[in-house]
Amino acid sequence: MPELPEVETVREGLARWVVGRTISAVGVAHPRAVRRHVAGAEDFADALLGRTVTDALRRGKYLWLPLDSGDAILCHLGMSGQMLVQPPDAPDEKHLHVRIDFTDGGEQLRFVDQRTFGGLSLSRDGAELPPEIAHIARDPVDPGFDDEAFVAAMRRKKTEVKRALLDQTLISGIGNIYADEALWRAKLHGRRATNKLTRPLVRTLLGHVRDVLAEALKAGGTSFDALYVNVNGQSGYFDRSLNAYGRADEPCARCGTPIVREAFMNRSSYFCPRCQRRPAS
DNA sequence: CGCGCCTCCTGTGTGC
DNA sequence: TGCACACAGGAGGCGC
Repeated sequence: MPELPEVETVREGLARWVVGRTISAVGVAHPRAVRRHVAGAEDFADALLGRTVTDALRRGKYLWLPLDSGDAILCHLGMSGQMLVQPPDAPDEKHLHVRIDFTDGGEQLRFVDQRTFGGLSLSRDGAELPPEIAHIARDPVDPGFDDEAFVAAMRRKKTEVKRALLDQTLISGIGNIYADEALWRAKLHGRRATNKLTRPLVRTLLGHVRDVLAEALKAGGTSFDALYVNVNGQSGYFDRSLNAYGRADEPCARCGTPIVREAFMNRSSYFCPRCQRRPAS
């Protein structure tokens, strides 16, 4: 599922294939894909027409394409969204929702999304940070990320550490997969209370978060099926390097104890019951 | 206001 | 064989 490494891989593809090109046509096939643009699909298309894409930027799991008008195309991939660069004569994908043509007549940009949790919208101020995502915290690979402020904020919270890692207003870019991986590396159970974690423990956890995100980015992200791909339709291969996520009943790479899967927040958590001791309670 | 639960959505896999 | 249901989960919204 697209978390920071996957979205960053897509951003890099957009920077390479889309930046500098001028939009000549916009087709919205599925209005749900632009539902966050309250003025509607037609207004969305009109604002893009004739504009040149000037950059490809990202914060956490959001990415946006600033335009020469000062607007930006804001994008969230949700669970299954894809930004694909495709030749104009390529057959329509089954869940093709938005198609963008360019004046050079070259590859189209296509937004494809099976589960429709993702979408595009138009931000009226995209040069710095779209106001729609001002509540999203900096992500841990952002040079402006403040480690000490994060450590303090984490320890102020009254919640469980995995919930905190998934809280995009505290630290962005982490989803269920990399939360489990970072917790496994830090030997912390996801249900540990944030306000009882020591400062060094939170710093160590943050280090593991950065490590796993960087390693996954190197591998082009994690793909379990064809739902996450880069702009050229290729899967990442970090799934081979996962130690906890999706590995229920397989031996822990550190101690051999079978990895446990349990329900958490209407989804699943995977952890080693020996390396990651569950807190008393 | 902070925290946590619910809901949106569709394809795949499983069990009866 | 076919149907019903669980599961995958990011994030906004709402209730407590």
